Amino acid sequence: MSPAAGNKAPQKAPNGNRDATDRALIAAGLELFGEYGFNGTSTRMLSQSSGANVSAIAYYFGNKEGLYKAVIEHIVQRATQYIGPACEAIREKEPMLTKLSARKALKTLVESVAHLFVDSDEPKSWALIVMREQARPTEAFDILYYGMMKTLHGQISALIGICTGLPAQGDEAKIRAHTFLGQILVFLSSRETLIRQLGVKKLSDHHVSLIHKVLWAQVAAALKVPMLCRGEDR
Amino acid sequence: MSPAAGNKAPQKAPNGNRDATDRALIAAGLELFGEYGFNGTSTRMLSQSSGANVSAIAYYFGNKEGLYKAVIEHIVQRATQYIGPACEAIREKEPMLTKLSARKALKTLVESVAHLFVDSDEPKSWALIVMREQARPTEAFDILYYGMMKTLHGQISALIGICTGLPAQGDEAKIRAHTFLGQILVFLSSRETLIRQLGVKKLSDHHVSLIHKVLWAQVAAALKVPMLCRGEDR
DNA sequence: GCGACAAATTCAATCGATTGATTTATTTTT
DNA sequence: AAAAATAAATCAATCGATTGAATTTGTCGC
Repeated sequence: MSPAAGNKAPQKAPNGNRDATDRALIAAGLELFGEYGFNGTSTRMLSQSSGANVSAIAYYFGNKEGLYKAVIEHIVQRATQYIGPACEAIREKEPMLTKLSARKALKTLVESVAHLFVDSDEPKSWALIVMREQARPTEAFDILYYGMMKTLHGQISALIGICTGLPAQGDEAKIRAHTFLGQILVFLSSRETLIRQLGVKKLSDHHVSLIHKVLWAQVAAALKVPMLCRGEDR
Repeated sequence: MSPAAGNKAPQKAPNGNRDATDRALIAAGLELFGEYGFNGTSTRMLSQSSGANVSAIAYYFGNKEGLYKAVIEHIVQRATQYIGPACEAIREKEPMLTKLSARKALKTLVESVAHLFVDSDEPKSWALIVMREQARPTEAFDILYYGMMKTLHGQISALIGICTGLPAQGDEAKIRAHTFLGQILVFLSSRETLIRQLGVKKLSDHHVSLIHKVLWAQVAAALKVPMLCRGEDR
């Protein structure tokens, strides 16, 4: 029986090659799905790039879509490595945050998200995958949403709430959090446009540090905007 | 000879159905490419959805990619209908803009872009297409970039320059313009996340008007941020 | 510690279905 | 009748998935 049949976890894994093969497939999937999209990536490409046989896809992940989901889970796991620490630090001391400390926590969070999406080259392969899921959510979107988006979005809303006096569960705090994320995400999702505008081939260190400065300066300025809603929402 | 052989524009359009067929194909392409992506859309789907025969794709557009480019051109044309007027108004009086009038012009521009990407449902089908081109630019990206992005981005940079004293052609003004666009675009590119956070199925009129308020309030606040760069760039 | 057996894994070969594109024939318009 | 446009049929190529055999690996009686 293939390990993909039972939900997870091989019973006794007599063969040590197990990890090596499915890791190679996930690595290939990350590369190829990111480069060519789901439909643009054939099982044969995945097989060749990973060195594994085509049937290994069905064997380990059920089918191509199963591998795709595994790749998404891997993305969530990697992203968590970047922003997880900042999120947990906030969750721990959230009840006793003051305006000032909340501001500081938000800065840390914004910087770690920016570090992931602006500095690092790693998520460049994620972009197409994540954007596709945003545009046409499949079952895999749940993995992305519950695995990272929801927590991140919620934390930012909470901090905005503390800093501005807005109800953290209200529409305005959520919308503001969305614009904060937008300012950062655009450097991943629309990087090609920025590159062309700047007339360079790649973002230099100088650009990256300037982006960080601009980001925090503008987020900080946005925090000073007084509440706009007329208190109708929760 | 097929009309797609010569680069464009039918010589004398002897058949009245000419326009109807290729328009139907573009409409179908807009729908299907937006829904399933380029690779996910087959020529047979396009044929069935448009009512045209499969061979009409080759006849009018050379091949599937030709139709895809025509769809992108259509997107640019539609977007220009939204934001073109605001852009031209600015270009006309750019030399004599004061800080105050530039601020007002920027507000108009931001609102027309937001009107397109937040209020309207039309660009929802564009999202996947545009995002894909951003992630992996093909030749078609040039159409998007030179047809709308470049002008829009440049105009915003120019207005930021006037409002803040930054050089409009400098890196910081361009980066700031990018974050402004990011705050708006995120409502298209990551709408699914926002929808889930708000706990609704669709953005209500109340949400839309609140988003507009938040957007302008934050952009206005960002304009007050003094220049950050140490004047090294152009 | 050995050899046999079973489970886990890999492999090449092949399935029917679908892909984009082309060809040939027919209809419509001028 | 000539040109333009549509329709139907068909092309080789490739798709995801499956097959059953071959190979590797761990387990267990002895």
